[in-house]
Amino acid sequence: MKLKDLSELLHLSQTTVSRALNGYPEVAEATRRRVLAAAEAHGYRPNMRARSLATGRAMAIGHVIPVTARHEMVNPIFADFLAGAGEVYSRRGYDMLISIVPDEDQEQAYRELRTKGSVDGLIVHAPKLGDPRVHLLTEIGMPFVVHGRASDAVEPYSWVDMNNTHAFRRATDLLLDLGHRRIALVNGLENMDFAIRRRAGFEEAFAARGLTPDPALMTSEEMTEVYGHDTARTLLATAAPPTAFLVSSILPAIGVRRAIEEVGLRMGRDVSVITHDDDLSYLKNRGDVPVFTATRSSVRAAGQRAAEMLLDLVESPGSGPREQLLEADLILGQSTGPLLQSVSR
Amino acid sequence: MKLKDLSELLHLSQTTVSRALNGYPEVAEATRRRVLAAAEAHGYRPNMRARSLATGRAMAIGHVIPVTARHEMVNPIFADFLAGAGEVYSRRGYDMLISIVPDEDQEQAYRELRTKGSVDGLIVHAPKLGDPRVHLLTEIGMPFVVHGRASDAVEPYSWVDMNNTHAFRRATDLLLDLGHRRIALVNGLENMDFAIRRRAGFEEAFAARGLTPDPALMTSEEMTEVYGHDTARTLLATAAPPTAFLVSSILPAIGVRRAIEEVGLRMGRDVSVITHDDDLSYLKNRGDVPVFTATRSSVRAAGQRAAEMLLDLVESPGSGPREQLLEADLILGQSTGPLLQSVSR
DNA sequence: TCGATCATCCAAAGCGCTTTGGGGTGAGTC
DNA sequence: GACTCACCCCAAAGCGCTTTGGATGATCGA
Repeated sequence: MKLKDLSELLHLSQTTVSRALNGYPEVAEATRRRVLAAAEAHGYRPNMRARSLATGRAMAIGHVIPVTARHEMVNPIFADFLAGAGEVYSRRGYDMLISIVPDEDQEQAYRELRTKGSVDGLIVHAPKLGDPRVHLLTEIGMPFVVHGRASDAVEPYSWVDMNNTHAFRRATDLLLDLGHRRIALVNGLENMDFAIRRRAGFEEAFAARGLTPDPALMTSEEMTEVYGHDTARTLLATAAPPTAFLVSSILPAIGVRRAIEEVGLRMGRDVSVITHDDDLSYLKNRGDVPVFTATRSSVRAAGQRAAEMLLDLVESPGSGPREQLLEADLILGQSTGPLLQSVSR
Repeated sequence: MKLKDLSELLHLSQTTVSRALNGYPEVAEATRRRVLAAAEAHGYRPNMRARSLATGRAMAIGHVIPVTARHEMVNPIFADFLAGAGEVYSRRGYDMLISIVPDEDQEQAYRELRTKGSVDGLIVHAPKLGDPRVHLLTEIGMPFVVHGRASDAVEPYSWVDMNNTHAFRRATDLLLDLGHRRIALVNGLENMDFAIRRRAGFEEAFAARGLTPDPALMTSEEMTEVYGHDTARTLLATAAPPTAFLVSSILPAIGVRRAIEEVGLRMGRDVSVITHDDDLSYLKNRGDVPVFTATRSSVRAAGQRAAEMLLDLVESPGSGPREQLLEADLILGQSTGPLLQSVSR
């Protein structure tokens, strides 16, 4: 069933049917109702490709996922972000287009999305320090929202981010308050903007007390469970092991816990752990008293906010860059406790 | 830069330029080279919407993600599957379209994808018992591949699945060989096809030895970490606790481990655990001796295979349904050991 | 009563591409 | 020298929709 069929069936022109369907005022109410009823009855759906071609709007938002040897965006955190964004898209009638692209082809991929006309806007994931994408996308005039921030961008741009610095400052303060001084920072890849900010918050808390963190206790890697485990295992075996860990995600935090237990210590008593908790659907850190003390900020909510912002931008172009900073809660769980004198040296 | 511009620039007709670009034979080699060079130089990319409209092919594959109150497909396993499929799509020039749809609107959503013409084919996720989608999609004539199987479908259909029954049969056999009899099955939702098969394998192994598993030890839920933990915690507190757990995914397995350790037991000595391991990028169960003894089958590989199969189907229609059954490896890790007489009763 | 205004509707021109159905041109054939 | 026959190339007709620029009456004010 196409527009032509429907219009012939109704003895109306395609113009009128189209207008009736799309809510234009130039059509009598009675006619509109007739058209709507007929469309419903015959299950008419406009062909999106044709409509897109005519309107110039794709009704789709793109997410391009860079894949490098070291870093793979397709992680559980990303999945939850997508879930949040996807809800918003479908509610507002947009599709979600995902392209998985090798890192080196990225600029190419973005340009193609523009000229191929398959999307109306983009979400930029995992911004790095010196990320060229902000410049690239403003240059080619593609609406976009960054999940996170590209600190050193010169152009203004829209973003949704969590207050990483503040969250990690608070978490570090808590550990320091509990008496810990040898605190390990198990961070994400430090070419990522969020990791840099988290480290900044960490160092800020130390500096505010006239202390400096031990660089040997700061690590930076892709945030897998194995990374958390191996790092903790290594650090705990040193002559001067940390008495607390501040971990960048719940996945490595699980690894850290595993390592702690392997060496016969108890998390929350012998070793304290605070993690950032993205509130992932499948890895909830909840309960009366959550397992982990954590800075919590739902990445799913961030996905929703970013999607809404982007659609607003797409639908009212030139409405200037927007920004949204989400604060994280600091949730007390079972994984933190005061420094044990017997364990400290 | 559009086709018209390019053709005027080259003093050729749009026809010839289009043919040269798309590798049709009716154009002289020299001309083709000229066209290709000019296209490259001016960064010409055909507008996909226009091309789609003309060819009737969307060059996109859809994944519709049902969202219910209980079950959310956007889980880490799904993310890895997407990663695998996405690689294949981009290699073969397809886009990946994701729609997140409330369960009750699903039929609607599938029909729309067809008439809106936004995709050339679909991957069907999480098939349930009595899943109506196989019928629906064959009826509306949309190519599709099921990830898993819809056991009770009447029409033939294409699928990629892991041999769930066999894998769980083998895992159960191992536990039985080690002397365990009180084995808990921490399964996924049992309206899902895969969960039914896994349970079948589990029961089969018991039956082959003239035994029957204790129904009280079989649970079925969405496969989260919390589910694994709570289930294990509950079961371990009963008068006749299990001495081994067979778990359907690494996420609940992590929860089971947490519960075991909370009650002061040691996994692999006091309580054995085997999990199914989808070989998730961010939750690797690797190492010289992996933490978990596991049935391992990469869901990412499954995503690749499903995508390849679907594209083949799309590109050569009527080439009949295809099937692929992937076998899982049984990997020995640290989480299994012989039944301790002191623990058994 | 007559032009002006409004409310409805329509024909046709795109949107940017592919593809059908020829149409020249020069080499090869008898 | 006339006739095929490849070989290249082109004009134009779609693909299914939106949108421009009227056309047609009906209504209205003076």
